Amino acid sequence: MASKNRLDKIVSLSKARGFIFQSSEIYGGLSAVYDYGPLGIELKRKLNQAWWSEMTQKYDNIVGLDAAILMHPNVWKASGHVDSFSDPMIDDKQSKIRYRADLLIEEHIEKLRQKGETSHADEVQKMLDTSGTRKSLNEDLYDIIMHEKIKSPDSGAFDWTHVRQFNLMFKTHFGATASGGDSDIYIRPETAQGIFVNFINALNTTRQQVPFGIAQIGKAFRNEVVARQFIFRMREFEQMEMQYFVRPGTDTEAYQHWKGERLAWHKNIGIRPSKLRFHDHPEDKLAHYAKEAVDVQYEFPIGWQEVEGIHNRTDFDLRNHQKLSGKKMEYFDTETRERYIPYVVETSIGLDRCLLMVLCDAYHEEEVPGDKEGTIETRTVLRMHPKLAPVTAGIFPLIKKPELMEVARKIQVEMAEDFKVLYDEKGSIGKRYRRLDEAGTPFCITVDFDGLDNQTVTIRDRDSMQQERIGVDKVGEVIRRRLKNWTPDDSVTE
RNA sequence: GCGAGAAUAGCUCAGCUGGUAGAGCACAACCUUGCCAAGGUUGGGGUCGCGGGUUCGAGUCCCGUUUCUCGCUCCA
Repeated sequence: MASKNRLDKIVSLSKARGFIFQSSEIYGGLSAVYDYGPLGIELKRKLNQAWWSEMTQKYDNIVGLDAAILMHPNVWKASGHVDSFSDPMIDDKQSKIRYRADLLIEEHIEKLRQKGETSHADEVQKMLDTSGTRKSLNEDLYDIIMHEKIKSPDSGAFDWTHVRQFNLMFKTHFGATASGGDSDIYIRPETAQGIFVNFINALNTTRQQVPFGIAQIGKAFRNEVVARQFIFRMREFEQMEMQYFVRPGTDTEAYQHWKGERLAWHKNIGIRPSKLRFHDHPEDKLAHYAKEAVDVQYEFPIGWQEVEGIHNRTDFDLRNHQKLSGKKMEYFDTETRERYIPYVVETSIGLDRCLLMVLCDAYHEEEVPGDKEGTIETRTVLRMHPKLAPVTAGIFPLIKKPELMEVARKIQVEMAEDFKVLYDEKGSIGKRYRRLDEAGTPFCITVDFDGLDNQTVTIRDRDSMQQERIGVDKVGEVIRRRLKNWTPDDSVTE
């Protein structure tokens, strides 16, 4: 199957079955914003839960937190987002390639220095340093590029658009008046800062000792210049982040440890190991806060892409918050009798991306024998881990007869206490099976006439399509066992 | 944001050189049906993305706009 085609099919299925819709669809949609439908939200919540219980239950030195989306403006100054998330950009009209305006000027200055034109270079440097003080930042940068006749590095052309600000942070404001100025508030572009500003609070209230972690799940917002590829890159998205605080000097060791733990988690939620890999960030491409960084990548239909980032953030964030707020971010280590600002190892995963990964990994089209002898038809099935499946079990009467319906209803009510189940009596039994295959439902319980006599039902397996006859009183037990023992079939290709 | 293409029923599409909207699948109800998308009958659903223009008349031609797809940056 062509890979492009494959993502299209997953997008279609997502819409057709009620996993994911485009936001505000009736008004023509909103770019790079999506809504989760009835099946999508079940899957999302189960993924969310799988991460949360891993972090806050499996590790007893990680505590949870839910910080507000709106934060004090200084948070984003300290974090570096005001500076590095807001870039003045300029386009070469000839080559259509976009550049950072300030970096173009810096390169120009460097060239002047190499040519020995030191005083000229100093002059331009001064203009650059004072840009924003004459007209606006954008206009001042533009004026320098015009005045110095800086040419495009790729085409050599001198054919620029104006300098425009690409601020990746959304803004809103406090108070009922829609004026700008000092009341401007950013909508958080990452959840991590909510953890850093609560570091001391968590330390003081939980009796945790370094090393310990704080986990949080929440929405973040980025006004992406380019936001495409379905829910892979969205303007409103959900992050699951854990910041692990350690003694400086033990940070690399912790970083290595979390790399292993996180990869194991991806395998644990049923992703085929052959589709997962690490991708180290080269040192010269690290984000402004990171000392070491690695991505957990998944092989999407669009290629290998990042699902989760693991970063050694050093004491960058806590140190900057201490500086700007004047509040101590130090920890007194009773063991080593040292006082220090802890280093931070961060694991940061996009929940929406993770959900897309699950859908992509689960999506299969299989050739199965058709209704009539010798015919072949295609079965679309989502082979996701049963514990993530939006609906755990379908409960069906074989045909629409009162005596079968009554028993099936009874089982449904009983099962609903522990699982998300779906009762369906409409259409042929085969159609009901296939429909739930597309929803990723791992089990179908069917009540038939044979079972009425001896209190049994059949349980059909999504992956093998095999049925087994079990006692009515054993249904819950069998489902629970199968939920636990499931492993992905890594030999299955698309 | 800039450049190129696209937009007709829930989905996939047809609709000729302008003449008042169609198929298959899906959906709902009923009948039939003893295990893998069966059959029959009936039904619901579209101001052709939106706004404007040309024309006696626009799904069809022109302009704008929105959304999507593809390239150019960044990231979870």
